[in-house]
Amino acid sequence: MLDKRLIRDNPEAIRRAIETRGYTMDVDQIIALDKELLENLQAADKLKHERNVKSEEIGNRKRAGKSTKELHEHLKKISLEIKTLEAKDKNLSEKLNELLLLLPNIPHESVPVGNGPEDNVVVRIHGEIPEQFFDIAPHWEIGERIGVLDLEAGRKISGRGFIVFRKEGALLCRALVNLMLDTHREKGYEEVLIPYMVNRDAMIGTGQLPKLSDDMYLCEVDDLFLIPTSEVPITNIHRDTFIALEDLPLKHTAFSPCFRREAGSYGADTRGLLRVHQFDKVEIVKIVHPDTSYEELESLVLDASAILDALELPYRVVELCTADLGFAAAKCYDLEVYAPGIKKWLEVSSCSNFEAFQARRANIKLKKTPGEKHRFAHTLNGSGLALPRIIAAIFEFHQTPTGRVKIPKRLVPYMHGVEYLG
RNA sequence: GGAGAGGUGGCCGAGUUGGCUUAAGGCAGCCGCCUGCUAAGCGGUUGUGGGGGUAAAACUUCACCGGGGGUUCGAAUCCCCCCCUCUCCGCCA
Repeated sequence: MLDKRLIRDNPEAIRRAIETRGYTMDVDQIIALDKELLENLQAADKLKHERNVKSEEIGNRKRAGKSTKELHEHLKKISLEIKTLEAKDKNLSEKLNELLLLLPNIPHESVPVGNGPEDNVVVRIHGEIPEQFFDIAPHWEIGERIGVLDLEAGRKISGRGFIVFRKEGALLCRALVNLMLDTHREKGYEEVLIPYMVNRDAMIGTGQLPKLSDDMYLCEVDDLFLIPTSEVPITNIHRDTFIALEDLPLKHTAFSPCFRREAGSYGADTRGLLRVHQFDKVEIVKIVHPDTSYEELESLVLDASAILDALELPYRVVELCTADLGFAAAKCYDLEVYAPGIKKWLEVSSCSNFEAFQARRANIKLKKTPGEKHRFAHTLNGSGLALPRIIAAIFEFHQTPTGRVKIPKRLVPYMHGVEYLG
């Protein structure tokens, strides 16, 4: 959510920001509503003031034993007027709030302006992509051949987009999660274990609702959503709180499964592990002081990419352009790992700075010292990392000419000594 | 699912015969004094959000005691509905 005052004072900047994101939203309607609401509010405030003053007078007169009759009648009329104005206020506020919740964040000034993924900027590439001497099978082929991946079972049990890992494949998932959590913990992230179902307030807090409700699984009888990312529960730990400056930055890491309906993406990447409805992910979240959030974003990217280094996978850091930016993000870097079998860069992490966008929705404030105004914290998060695509990359990039998969050194202890799959 | 208790400011916690209670008291925070030893004492100060006002303040005003309705000139206090938390019982892991 954006600051209402920013919209009021800077409508042109908001219009431009929305446009560069490729959104169409009626900013004028918001501004008009806001203005009407304000005028209504002022009228109501005036009457309420009168009511307060005169009601007090009634109290005084009563104690003094004087008549209050004509005041009663006058105030009754005023109260009625107030009721009318309040009804109008409620109506307008609801409308305005609905619109405000649908307004995306404003891109940071450093974000490249663009029209789509093609305008994203590759910031840097780590590692080398060697010349291929042999045909590398796509990950689903090798996974099923060596018996660690059972896509057919997943389809049978739940449907397309659900995966069964078997044997060392299942072990690999567990190993990856442990490696990731341990690595982040060493860097000062507090490990947390969070609910996988959350309520509406939590979803609104981090920006998934109301806009993206179709992308999520809803358990209707309880009105609970399956989390699309652990960002939601983690960030919402701090919803409606004041954070002391000396406690900043707050850093959390958590493992969780993530559930995504991904409506509207039919047809794209339907094979293998690339686009699934349920996947495991380790997330890192930071809640920081507004003055340092962009430095914190850079270090968050490093923390996430440390995992890719550990897994000996080549990757690139991509800065998203305005049109490709997520709804709540002000700036975002994607980490993309190279999968030579399908010859694609796979997004395995999105590292975003949301500035105060989520904090304003979730009411996460910093404790102030007397005299100064409250400020909202800045929130950041990134995957560190998402498993299926990482596994796809491992299967393909660490594939040997004999069709086996070499386990990266750092992972071997977590694999109970298993050095090769297959 | 059944029975009971309760939801008040950053935290704890008073206040329910309706009217100087935005809300005592404590803690914490801040400022100052005192004190010479990681502490204590004393005095002052500090809720949140919005509007108006100002260069910024000062100032002024409205709202807020889980949420939503209602009664009333006036509600933290009375009435109705909903939500949540806790305790006990049941059921399940």
